[in-house]
Amino acid sequence: MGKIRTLRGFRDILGEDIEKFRRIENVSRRYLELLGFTEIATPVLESTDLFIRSIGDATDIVEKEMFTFADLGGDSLTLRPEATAGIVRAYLQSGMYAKERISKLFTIGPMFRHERPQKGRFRQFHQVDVEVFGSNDPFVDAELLWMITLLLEDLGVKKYIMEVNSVGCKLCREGFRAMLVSYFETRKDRLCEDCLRRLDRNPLRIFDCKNLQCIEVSSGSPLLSDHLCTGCQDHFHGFLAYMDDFRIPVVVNKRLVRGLDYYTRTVFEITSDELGAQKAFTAGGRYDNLVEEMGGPETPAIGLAIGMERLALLVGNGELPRKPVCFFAYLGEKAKDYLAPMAKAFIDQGLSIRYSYEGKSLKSQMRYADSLGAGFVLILGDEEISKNVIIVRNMKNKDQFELPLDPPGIAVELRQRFH
RNA sequence: GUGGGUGUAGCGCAAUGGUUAGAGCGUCAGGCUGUGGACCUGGAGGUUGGGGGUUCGAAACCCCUCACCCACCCCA
Repeated sequence: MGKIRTLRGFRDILGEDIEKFRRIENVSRRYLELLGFTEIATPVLESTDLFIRSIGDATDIVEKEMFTFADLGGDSLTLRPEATAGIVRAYLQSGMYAKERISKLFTIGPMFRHERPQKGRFRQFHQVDVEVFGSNDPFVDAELLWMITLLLEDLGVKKYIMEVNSVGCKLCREGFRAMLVSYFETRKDRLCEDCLRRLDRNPLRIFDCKNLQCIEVSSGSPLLSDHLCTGCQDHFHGFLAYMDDFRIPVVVNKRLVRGLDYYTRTVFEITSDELGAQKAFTAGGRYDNLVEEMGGPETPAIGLAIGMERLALLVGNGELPRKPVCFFAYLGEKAKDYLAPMAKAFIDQGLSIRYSYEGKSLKSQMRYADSLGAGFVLILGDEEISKNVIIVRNMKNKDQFELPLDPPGIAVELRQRFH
């Protein structure tokens, strides 16, 4: 086909989809603002270094999934594959860390990853991204998940599972990593190709493998949760206790790991069986070292991202009550001279008005009015003009009556009928 | 990057290798001059994704290519 289409993995969002997006956005904003979060919008395009440093140079995202290119000056630029890096940069760049103890931020917008598209996965996708800087208290972790439950409840999403785990801090993870490597080293022959690669890259990710044999091998492996340092253990138990205070059921999945390097301690994933293979529609976790690693002061933080495309798959179409629409049907050039005055008068009154541009037959205009769901049709032809009146037809009960041909007066009259 | 599936009208679909590729929905027009939905009639709308091959004859069979979907991978 010679027609120009959207790029692979990119799509137009329209109709029901955009309504759902707007609902997700509105509901998110409502709860975020109630809980003291403020909005931040960071650029979609950033220096490539930012993502390499924050996400980790050995991750798949950085290795092969970024939209990266050189700008005219030769600098390497990248379309953001996730939001946290940019927000951390902004947090530091604006000196926010020196202005307030706790920063609660959110952003809503597009992210880009050069992946093969499939159900719930696109090259441009949208996230509601939430970050809290400045506290390592596990209550924050619980508060974030609680907020998600509020939001999901409001959107009518009921079937989902919250899985949580702790991946420990830098210290306990290093020790555990060595233990894990030695465990798998002796069982190398039974791991799939991908897991062999993971073994020296990021052995924790072997837990994510869907290969049956790998699952079998890793089912006997030591678990990080059994080897957390005391601090991390306390933190995780504190988190679980607060979740209990909120009366939110969670599933502790000791094999839950994340693909980004910066996560520490609490990690979580919210999944639904109705989504296909990409079943996580919200995920995140703590990143207590990232701010410091990015050149800022020691600042514990936690964040999460809601995948809007995926959540939209779970949100029913909320039917918006259709506003009554007035339709102006005119017959002939003389009547069309009233189009501008009528339009102005109705918009002045805050009333929605529609009309055809070409005029055409009355039947045609009536059909059009009906297809738009018009509550009233105003009919104006030579006869009415000579009598200085306009016909108002109520489309529901087919009543018709006349009003004086005075656009502002007509608009006021109809406005009263709507209230 | 790797596999599998699917590409026919705006949309969702039909058509044993055999006339001029069809119907539905939508759209436009008409149904005694200016009145909507239902109903009736008619019109417009196709390079059968694209290219090549086999054949007397291809939407169909073969090859290549592109796109979309699903899965691997990865992740929201």
